[in-house]
Amino acid sequence: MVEFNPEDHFATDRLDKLKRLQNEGINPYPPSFDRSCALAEFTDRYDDETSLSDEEYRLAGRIRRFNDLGGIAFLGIADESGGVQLYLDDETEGFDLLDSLDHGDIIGATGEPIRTDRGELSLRVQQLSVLTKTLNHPPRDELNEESRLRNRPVAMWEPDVRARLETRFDTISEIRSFLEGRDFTEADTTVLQNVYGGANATPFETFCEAKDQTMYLRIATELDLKKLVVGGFERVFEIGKVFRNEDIDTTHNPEFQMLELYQAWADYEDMMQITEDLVCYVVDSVLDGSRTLQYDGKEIDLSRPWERLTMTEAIHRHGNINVESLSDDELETIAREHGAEFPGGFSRGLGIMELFETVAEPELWDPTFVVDHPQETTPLCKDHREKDGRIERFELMVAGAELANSYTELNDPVQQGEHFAAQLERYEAGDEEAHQMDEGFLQALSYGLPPTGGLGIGIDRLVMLLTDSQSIKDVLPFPMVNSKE
RNA sequence: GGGCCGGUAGCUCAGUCCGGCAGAGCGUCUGACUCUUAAUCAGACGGUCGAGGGUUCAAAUCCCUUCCGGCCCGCCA
Repeated sequence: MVEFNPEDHFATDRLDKLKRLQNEGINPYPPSFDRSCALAEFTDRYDDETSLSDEEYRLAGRIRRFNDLGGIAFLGIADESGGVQLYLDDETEGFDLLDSLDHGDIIGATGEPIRTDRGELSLRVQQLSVLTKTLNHPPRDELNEESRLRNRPVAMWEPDVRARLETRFDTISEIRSFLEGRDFTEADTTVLQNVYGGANATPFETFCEAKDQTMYLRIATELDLKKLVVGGFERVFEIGKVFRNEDIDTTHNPEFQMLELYQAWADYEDMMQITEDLVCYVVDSVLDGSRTLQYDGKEIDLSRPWERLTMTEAIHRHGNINVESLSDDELETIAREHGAEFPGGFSRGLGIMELFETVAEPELWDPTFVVDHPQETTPLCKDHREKDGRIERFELMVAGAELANSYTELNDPVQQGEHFAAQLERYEAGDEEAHQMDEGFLQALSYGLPPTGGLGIGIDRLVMLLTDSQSIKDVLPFPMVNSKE
């Protein structure tokens, strides 16, 4: 028999008040309350009126201010829309309830609009009722960092926490409306997978009892979405969580929100266009038409068109290194001097990528398309139509970080198989993040993926830019925290 | 993975360097109060000092181990 002891979980002074209510035959958690309108609707209607109606209102909200003067009392209640002051006196039915109410409790009040002697619009309460008795004290002061992360429902009462989450939810909604306006179909694909792919990352493992087999949480939505394109859905996107079993820090959460879209009959040039259009659309919608962002004390200029640099140009500009003139050995030496490691073995292309990430990436502040990566940087992208050893890939860099990643999708099944084999070799050589061999995906490609452009955007990163947040935790409703005993 | 900072009342935090009765503000509780703006006045209560071990006559304070959070570096997106 497991006993539940309320005293171990809740504030004793509030439990006493809860009991007092129950002893008086009052249900502290009634099933419903038929309010006549949101609080803002009440204030909007009467704020500028000199004469008030005698219309009856039923208002509800959380107690945020509690001034009990003895014979009369003023309560400030709030809901999502705003706040209203309640005026109570000895004519109020339920006036005695005040003895059992606290800050944070949710109450309902029936009455009519009045102005107090100080001129403040209020509801003169004829009847007061408890809607939800709360059992812990709401914080009086701003929460500290740890409480803000652990006690999310209460943290959301703080305006800045609330504002960032609103921007997050708006952003996701605006992305949808943008893509639906361009005839994209929203898809949802598998989260639990036998084979993980679409990115180079360490997966979360789980176990499927029914199949008696290890499964993985997806690290990307890419492969399933391309299968949908093979299946005839020519413009698809998915906004969904992906999972990577890597470190937690200011820019990484193990589960994060990713947009991926695929468009048949398009290439990476088209994807650059759609990326600019989409990001600017979201910024316009969420930030009311602003063309600049303030981030980390500096300004980000979103003026179009955004600059394009090849990866080697970026290295030359910001590191003053001409990689084309270096031998493989010289390149490896310089890359290692910059801290690069090559767990599955060095190759020229990986050396260039590593050098880019250390010398150029942090310097790219205003939106910049870095294009034409070395082939070794991903197995899923088509070879460049002109440049030997390069692929038709771009990454959008903003504020020194990657915001988007895009390819002209590789649709040659034989070449795809060769790339997977090369990845398998790297895996066996010690690169734990190398891509897996995916027979199902190869089979899909064998039935013909039309020429297709694909794009991935990290939504959390985008929201960080929009809200001037330096930590991903600030833009997550429920950032990952370790459990306490 | 490495370094630095932090964890003390319901909340926000002093106190730790230099060991000596466990502190403040707000909240809570009791009382007063018929126009307040978490009001005002009087009084009271409130603690496993993150956890465990050690040193000491004596530990929030010093030492060791460990958990949790934050920041920086490394790695990844």
